Amino acid sequence: MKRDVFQAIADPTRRTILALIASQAMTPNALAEQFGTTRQAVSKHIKILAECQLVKQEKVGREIYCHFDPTKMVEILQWLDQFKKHWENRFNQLEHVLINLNSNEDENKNKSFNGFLR
Amino acid sequence: MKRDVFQAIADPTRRTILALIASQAMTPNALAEQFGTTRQAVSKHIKILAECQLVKQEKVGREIYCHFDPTKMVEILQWLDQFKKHWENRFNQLEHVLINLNSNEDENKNKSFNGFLR
DNA sequence: TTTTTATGAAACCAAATGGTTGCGCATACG
DNA sequence: CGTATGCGCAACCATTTGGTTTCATAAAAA
Repeated sequence: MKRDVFQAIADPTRRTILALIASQAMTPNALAEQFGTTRQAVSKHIKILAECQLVKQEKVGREIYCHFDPTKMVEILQWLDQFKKHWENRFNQLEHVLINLNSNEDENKNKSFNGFLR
Repeated sequence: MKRDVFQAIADPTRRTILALIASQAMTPNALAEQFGTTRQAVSKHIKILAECQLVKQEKVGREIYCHFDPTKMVEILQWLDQFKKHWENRFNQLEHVLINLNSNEDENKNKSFNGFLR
């Protein structure tokens, strides 16, 4: 029953849920409509995400709004930090990958991405 | 059998394996000695990590050295990037607190934290 | 050559996982 | 009030997962 944030984001559905509520808080029913599954299935994912503190639940009347909680995401960044030296060592080789990843996106995003790796 | 990098890092043993080989290439036997499990169990983890291209295998004689391959880790950074605005929002709040409460404390710690989130 | 040593692969097993179904409990609405 | 809606929970089920055991192969060592 002990789950961590890495297990929480391992499931593609849960990653999509996080992406959806990161832009706007949503109810379980609204989330279920986004997927081809039932509300109960989504409810179980939300329970896991809430256990891992990636989701806050706010009750409004009989609806429960799921908000994204970014706090625990920092653990992933901290874990990735130990591999930073590899990115630095291979930065010249990786640079083209980063350019490809960000070529269609705005300059701010590209800038932040560089900031990540350096 | 389609696994992605998020499933690959979901297992704590695999994360430890990655951390170990990130500092130095190791053989499966050497890795197995680090854990309280058998070589075959580690071998299956390495197979998964190799499938997800997080590990390169280099055969030297009868030994197989496992090298860390940072390329696919970028996918995680790319995915995390969509939540960046939440960290910035949170950091602005955090920064406010730090400035008010910890203005006389270690500057380096604050600085490294800045580097992380920006 | 014969015998270790290092390893991957296949078969098997218990536990965990993701999903469905049915239920019960609040809250809104008529 | 009674009914409909939104939700969580528990039971159940099929599949996946992590681990062990066994076997086969290749390379070093005797």
